[in-house]
Amino acid sequence: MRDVLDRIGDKWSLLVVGTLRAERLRFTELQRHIPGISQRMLTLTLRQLERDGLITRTVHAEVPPRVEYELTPLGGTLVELAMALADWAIQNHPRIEASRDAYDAAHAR
Amino acid sequence: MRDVLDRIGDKWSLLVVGTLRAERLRFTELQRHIPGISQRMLTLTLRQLERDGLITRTVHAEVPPRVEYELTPLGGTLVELAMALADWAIQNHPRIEASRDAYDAAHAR
DNA sequence: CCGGATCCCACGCGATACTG
DNA sequence: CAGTATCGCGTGGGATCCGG
Repeated sequence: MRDVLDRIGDKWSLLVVGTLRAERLRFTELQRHIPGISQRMLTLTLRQLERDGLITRTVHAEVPPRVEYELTPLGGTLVELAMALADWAIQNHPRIEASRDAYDAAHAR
Repeated sequence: MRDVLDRIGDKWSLLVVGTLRAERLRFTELQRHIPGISQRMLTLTLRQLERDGLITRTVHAEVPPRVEYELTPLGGTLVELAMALADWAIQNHPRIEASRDAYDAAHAR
């Protein structure tokens, strides 16, 4: 459980698998789809996900080189869960915001 | 989404709400149920969860003081999602482990 | 185009000590 | 019992430069 949380709980992993949900993408395309991610973090995140068997990395022997990433079936199942989480987040975000405001108002001193 | 991930992705929050899933508990009881958590982190985590409206904190005016924490309905819905995630983790952990071993073996140099 | 290697700092978190 | 206060470090991650 900790293992899985460490994977999906970090700053970028979910964003990456979410982006790969629909389409197979190249490194630079991923970078464009995920604003704010640095080259370094994209590389590291992709390596982790590949190591865990959630995505595959295919290098095409061409010049210039082309590397494509796509979800594995295992990664696909995780994405579905993530989407459920996203739904929950969207549905309940207003409630959470309201609760925070109330809390902050009550504890303002 | 980031908001929610920050909440459940941190080191202790899920452990705390998971522990509160079945029963209302006091501070010290929580501490006993979650090995390794420090007083400080338990306090901070509880404050965050309370602020977000996922748990409630009730102080009983007694000596010695008694403070009890329990899940709100909102917190309950989150726990259900978390349990789905836990199921996924348990089911797929062997696969992930295997993938890691294979990856490490292939990249050992 | 797709990264690897370094440098560096903010901050998450643990350890410890103190209090109403 | 249920916290708060303070210190110190480990490390996640951004910026930057280099290389096949």
